[in-house]
Amino acid sequence: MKTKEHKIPEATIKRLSTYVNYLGRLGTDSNPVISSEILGESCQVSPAQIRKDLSYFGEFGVRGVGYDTKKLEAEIKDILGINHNWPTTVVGVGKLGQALLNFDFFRNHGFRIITAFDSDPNKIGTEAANGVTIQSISNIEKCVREEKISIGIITTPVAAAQDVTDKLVDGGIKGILNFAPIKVKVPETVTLRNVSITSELDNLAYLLTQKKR
Amino acid sequence: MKTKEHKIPEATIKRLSTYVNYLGRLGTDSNPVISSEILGESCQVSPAQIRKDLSYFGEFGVRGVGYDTKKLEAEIKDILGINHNWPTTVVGVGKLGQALLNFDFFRNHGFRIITAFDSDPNKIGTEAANGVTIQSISNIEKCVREEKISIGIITTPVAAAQDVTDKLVDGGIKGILNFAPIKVKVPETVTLRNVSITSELDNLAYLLTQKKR
DNA sequence: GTTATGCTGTGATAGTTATCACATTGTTGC
DNA sequence: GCAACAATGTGATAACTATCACAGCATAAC
Repeated sequence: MKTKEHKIPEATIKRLSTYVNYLGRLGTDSNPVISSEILGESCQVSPAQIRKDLSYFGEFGVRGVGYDTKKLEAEIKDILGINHNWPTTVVGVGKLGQALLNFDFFRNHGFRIITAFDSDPNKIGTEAANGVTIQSISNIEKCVREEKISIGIITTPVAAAQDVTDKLVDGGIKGILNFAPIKVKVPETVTLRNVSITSELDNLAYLLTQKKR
Repeated sequence: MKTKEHKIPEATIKRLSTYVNYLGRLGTDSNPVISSEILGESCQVSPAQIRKDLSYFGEFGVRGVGYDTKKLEAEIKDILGINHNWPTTVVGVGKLGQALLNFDFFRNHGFRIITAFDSDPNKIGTEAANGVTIQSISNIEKCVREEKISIGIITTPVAAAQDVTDKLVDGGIKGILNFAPIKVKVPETVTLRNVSITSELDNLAYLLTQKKR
């Protein structure tokens, strides 16, 4: 992979994620090769867009032929870095936290959940769905440091989100995926992504309202 | 609200959602008025961006003063259409589905969940967390039509997503929020939004990988 | 070997979105 | 009533992103 020095649009990264997802399913033995046109149909992206997205990172296809399905999948995984194995923790073991603890694809996307935290005394000490023991929020900093946890996933209520973030940061966390509908603050050294389900809801509401007029 | 005939950027809608979220919390009695600068600090958006976003829909502030906090909140809610009360269903009552059934903010964002569907015989007939009875997937079309359900939220596995989508569409659904990591196909008359948690994971993985280099 | 074919890779172009700078206008104090 | 002030609203500009059209290159056919 030869990464070029251009700045990559975030939309490109999002689409690469889609491509790799479909490549995993399309890449049967009967489809060893795939063209940007066919992949584009599945992903609902124009062929030119796919080629442009890939061109930021190098040349992966064969002109006149197309892309080796399995090889392209591996290349994109390499670009995205989902072949890593980051020690991960989930903070907030409500329904959403439990859902995430159960998601198989965490493992397939480079994350290994090794601990979970909650503030509810009834939950602390019990085992979460995938065999991980739930610990007290007050242990976060110590545990993150000792277990060298890289990624924190926040699924607490809004009120706790910033406090929990600070504890993760103090422990030396590298990245945070925040599901609480608040923009938590982190130092520049920490990578942060906010996932806002409420904003998706609002967006849908907006689109529907528009259509009615 | 005077809607102008420009096309509104999707990013603007996403930010409006953030604004309304913060306005609800910032708008105490001691803060009856707020400036774009102060709101921008909380939302981590530039003041100019906020004013531009609002200008697509009209004039809501007072020059030299700022915005009436409560009034602006109401105006944005009106723009987004989150003051409606759409009958909503959740299809797929796994952990994620349960998490969504429990989310308070559904109600606060214009959605009223009145039914839930699942294919698991052990779940059918039982009551989901918020008092909604879980029905069989095979009832979707009939139920959507009879109960005049407007919104479908899909939290099934990938394999079932398109089938369930078709059933919702046949029943006359108006909008779909899809959490399955596949781009389901719907006719143009149906409004669709895909929420891809996997793509958020991939994006975080990418950012972390970049930082390491 | 030569030509025809087909799909990639990419520079140029068009379109979209964010930023900037300032004109505008309501408010306050005298 | 007038001047000074403060924060909005917006046209102009810059930055970014997607689309297009075709050159480039590997393959296949003859």
